[in-house]
Amino acid sequence: MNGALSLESVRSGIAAALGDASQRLWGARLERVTLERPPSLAMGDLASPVAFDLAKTLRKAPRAIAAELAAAVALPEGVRESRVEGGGYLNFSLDRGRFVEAIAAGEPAPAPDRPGKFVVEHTNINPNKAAHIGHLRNAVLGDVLARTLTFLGHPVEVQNYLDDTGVQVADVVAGLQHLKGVRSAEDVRRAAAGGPLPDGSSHPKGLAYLCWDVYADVARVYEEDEAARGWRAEVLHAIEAGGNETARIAEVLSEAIVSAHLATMGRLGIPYDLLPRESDILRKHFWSRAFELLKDSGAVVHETEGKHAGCWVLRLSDSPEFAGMEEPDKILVRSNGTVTYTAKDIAYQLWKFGLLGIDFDYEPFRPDWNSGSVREEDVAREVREHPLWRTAHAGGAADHPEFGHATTVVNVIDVRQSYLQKVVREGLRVLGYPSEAERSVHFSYEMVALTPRAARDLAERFQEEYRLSPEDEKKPFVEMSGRKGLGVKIDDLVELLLERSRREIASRREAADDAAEQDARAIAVGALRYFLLKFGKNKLIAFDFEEALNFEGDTGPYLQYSLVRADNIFRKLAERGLAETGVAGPLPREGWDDDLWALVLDAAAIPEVAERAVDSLELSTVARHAFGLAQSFNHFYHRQPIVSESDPEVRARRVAVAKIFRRSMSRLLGLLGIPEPGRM
RNA sequence: GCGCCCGUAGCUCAGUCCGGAUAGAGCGUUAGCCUCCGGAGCUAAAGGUCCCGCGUUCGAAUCGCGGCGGGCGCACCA
Repeated sequence: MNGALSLESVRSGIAAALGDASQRLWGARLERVTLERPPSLAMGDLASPVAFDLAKTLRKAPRAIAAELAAAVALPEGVRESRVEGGGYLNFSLDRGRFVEAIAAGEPAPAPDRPGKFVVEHTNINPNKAAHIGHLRNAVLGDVLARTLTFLGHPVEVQNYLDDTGVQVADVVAGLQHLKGVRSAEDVRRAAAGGPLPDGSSHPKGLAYLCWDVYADVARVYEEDEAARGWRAEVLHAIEAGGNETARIAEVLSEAIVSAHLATMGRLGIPYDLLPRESDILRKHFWSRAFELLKDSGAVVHETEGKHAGCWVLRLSDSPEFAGMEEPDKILVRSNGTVTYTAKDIAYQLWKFGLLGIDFDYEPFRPDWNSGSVREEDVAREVREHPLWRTAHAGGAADHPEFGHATTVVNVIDVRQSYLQKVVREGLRVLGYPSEAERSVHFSYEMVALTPRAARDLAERFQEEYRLSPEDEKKPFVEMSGRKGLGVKIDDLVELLLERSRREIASRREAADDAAEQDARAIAVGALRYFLLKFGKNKLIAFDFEEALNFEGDTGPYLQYSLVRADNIFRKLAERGLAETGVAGPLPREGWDDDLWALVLDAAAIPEVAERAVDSLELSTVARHAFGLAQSFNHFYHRQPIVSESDPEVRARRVAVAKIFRRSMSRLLGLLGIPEPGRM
């Protein structure tokens, strides 16, 4: 019934055939047929431990059961033989020739389209200072998820939510006004364009870097000067009231820093479809609408006594997920009438599903790519050309695409926000949207922290001054903190990687031309993205410069190098007039040894790897698979020369495999967002 | 106190969802490999109480219970 030969079709074919055989022999139904990869190719391509399961009910030795099954099973198309291995494994070997032919004919297709639009929200950096590598882990995970979902045939919309009216922006505005002599929005605009602030201060890497320091300064002043602590509330009130210079300063500031963030992410190949702004959620009164819905549902009540007197709270005590909590109710509206972040998040989540009944206005947005330390030509072209929209304060474009209306919403946020994400889910449930609550996914991952050594390196490498407290020094790692000004800024790390990759390239080619510079960028980006993807999501990354700057072994450049090597072969073949090798005639049916076959199997597994990665939200498996494929290729490369091979049939097999590898690695790098250098 | 995550080679990590074959990589160490598709590579060696204990099982790094060590949550902050 399956047309094309693929790993998927073979797997389901074997499962069905085993079920059949077991039914016929013993009348035994098989609950679940798992097929694993045997430890070595010599043992076969797929292994079933089904005989072990049957051993108990049939009261026979596993090996005997496996032998009977092997004799009885009808081999599906593409499977050459079955045999007993080990203590009772039933192993299957595929018809290598037929398989290579099928894979060579076209890319293994992912499973047929699963319907349903995904909204993936990621990045969400407060627009008040430069971004650090913790922010980047978030963005890269979100980006790779979006790429993989797209590969699997899902419509995907990527949103980057901007909290342009929050306390973090307010703190920097206060700092600019009180510590840096800023009087007008024009002062900020000049600084954003590269000029100094009124007090004469500036930063060679732009306003976002300058504000990194301002933010840390403000935090320090708050600690030392009690009077200063009122600044934040004043600024927040001014922003909320609008129509004053402070509000304009906040707007100019956040917009400039958003541009810097987008340029930084753009350099790493990360695009967005929509930038929803907190200020527009306020303007459109999303919360009022959500509040009505919540009050109508009865899940939100006004407390008149107790310690929450005067607040509107979401009752969670009845929900099993929150059982056992000391204080399971969540305040949504404070006794002073202001709204908590969680409340706004519920409203926003409702909008993402199209359940709120009101919508934003939208306008196209073109960031200033040259803000900060990134130049427009550093930004990946796909990102520059990607249509980008933001919510509009007023009016907006009439012909905007439809945003929101998701079937599934994935919020990429680190593990520390798990509790809040659970509350948001619960909010949807009590409103009568259990299926939307079910499809509100929190993509949780661990944070990026610094080893004490990395923290000390920071001081040396960037002449930044801060010292770790004695207790921090004793810890295995230190959390990054904007408030303390402690963190590895993304653009700084990219610069270090660029220096390193330029040095490597300079040592192995003659000219430092445009192509060399482009390749250096590709390598720097590849190294960084891979570094953030290779760890499991629940693993805390204790950042270390030496490890992050490594280009050898389990790294992005290793993958890129394998690809470039394949290209070198094809170039050499073309030079020798052998480019058409293997294209004309049919491929040989026999002679596909293990070196060749390992690569073909890895290539064929890509769709299932992608699917598993998305289902489990464990994207490191894609990175890992790419690494394994590169290893297989390098092994093959050293043992099986192509250009110098004189036997045409042998050469044809090798070329066919190299081509399959080239296409597969390219696909995997595409999923990981790792660029392909021309030369290395 | 309650909840979640982590603990596997000197170091950084896969493998744990769904129990199965000699527990795998990378880095580092040691010893090899460029008249041959560029060595950011390859080959090999050394290196393991899979945190501890009990249990379930024909079989446990993997499942259950109890500990130990580390991290993060449990706001009228975001």
